Amino acid sequence: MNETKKPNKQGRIRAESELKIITAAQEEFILQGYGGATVQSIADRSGLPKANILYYFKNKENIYHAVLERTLNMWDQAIGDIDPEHGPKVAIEKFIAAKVKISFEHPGASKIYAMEIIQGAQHLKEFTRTYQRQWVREKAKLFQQWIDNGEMKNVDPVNLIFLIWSSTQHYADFETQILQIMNRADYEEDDISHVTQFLTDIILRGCGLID
Amino acid sequence: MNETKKPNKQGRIRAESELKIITAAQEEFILQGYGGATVQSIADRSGLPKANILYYFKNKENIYHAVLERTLNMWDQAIGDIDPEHGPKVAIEKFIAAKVKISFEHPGASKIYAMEIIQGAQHLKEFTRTYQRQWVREKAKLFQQWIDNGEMKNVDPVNLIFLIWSSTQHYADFETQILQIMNRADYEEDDISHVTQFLTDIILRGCGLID
DNA sequence: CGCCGCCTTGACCTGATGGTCAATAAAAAT
DNA sequence: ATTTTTATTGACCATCAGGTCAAGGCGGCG
Repeated sequence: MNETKKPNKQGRIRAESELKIITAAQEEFILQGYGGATVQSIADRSGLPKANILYYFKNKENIYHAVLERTLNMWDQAIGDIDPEHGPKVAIEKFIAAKVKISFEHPGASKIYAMEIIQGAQHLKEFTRTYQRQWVREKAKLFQQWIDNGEMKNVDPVNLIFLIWSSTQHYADFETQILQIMNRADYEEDDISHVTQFLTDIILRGCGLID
Repeated sequence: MNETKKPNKQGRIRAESELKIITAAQEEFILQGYGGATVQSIADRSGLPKANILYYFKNKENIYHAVLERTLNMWDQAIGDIDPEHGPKVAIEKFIAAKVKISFEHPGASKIYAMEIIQGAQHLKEFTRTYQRQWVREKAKLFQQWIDNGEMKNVDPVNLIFLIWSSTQHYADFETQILQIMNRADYEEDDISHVTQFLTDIILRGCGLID
């Protein structure tokens, strides 16, 4: 184990500053993109002088990496695993509910991730190629077993995962568009459950898991 | 009389150069984002000297506008309207098929659009607020009538539109991720029909339009 | 207190970037 | 053929971006 590596208590100023910076940076990267965001704009948004930013992070790309890493950690922690214990219906229900929840509660994370992927996943190639591919294959195999057992209709498992993925994240990534179309200023409490209900309903029925 | 009333009915040289530029710019904007793309990089990619780019487009933002406009035109033309003549089943089938087709055939358009929306639709606020809101309301009303007539299950029409929207576009925007997960280099011919089939199947069943 | 290592920050440097210009070539129009 | 309009392009410029630095502040520990 590494004993000297964790300056938890010692670096509380550092921890606080880094959090401020990463938070400001995320907003800036979303609004302006990686190339459009400037270290100065991140500094302004975080309330720290530019040189201070560069004291905590060697350079701009470093800040971006930190933002991405935080995003992936949050996701990993929030989604967890699909629980195979109670069959496909419960598994899909839980998965959809979890994903909708993060989309509404952490839209920024989803947006950063989406932009990164759209731009070719230059900083995440390794992640998608290894970790994520593994995850999808595993879950797809699970669905396939349920299909083989006659517990659900014969739908392509991989595309099913993509469907859940895309339809849930849409509410984060396209927030702006959705709000404008619905002529609203913000999402409300009810929206999470309403959307969860809607998607669960359609997808479960689509999989032949409810009449 | 010169009925070239429009000042933009210039020569074919202009048309060709503008096309080259817009094409190169789209790729550059996707890869680097608006802020990350440089006029020089667009010049290099299009094979024209930088000063020539600025001769055809007053400035960088102008190029971006042209790219966006071309994207919207393409979409408008390719999707057309949902045809209400033959009931909800055919309408949804056609809509899904059309959207999947563009996603696979013009992924760049979808990507540009997605990035713009994610970043807050700063250049498209007017478009989404008027044109698009109108479109969605109109189609939602149509679905509602079908629901009231008992021709389809009672699913929220607006969210249904979002679902079709997101699930189809996902194959364009997240191309990189999908290909990596499926361990492939490119999409193939069959993918369009396979995905269309999959989505149509699930969504129609989800709406109670097939068994 | 007094020391030491972390923090803070204004000033500074260098290269890149958006954009202009004027001079020249190529087309079009007459 | 001559004139007029459109294209092409290298050189140039002001600004701004990322990143460095060194001088000073601060906090905790003996």
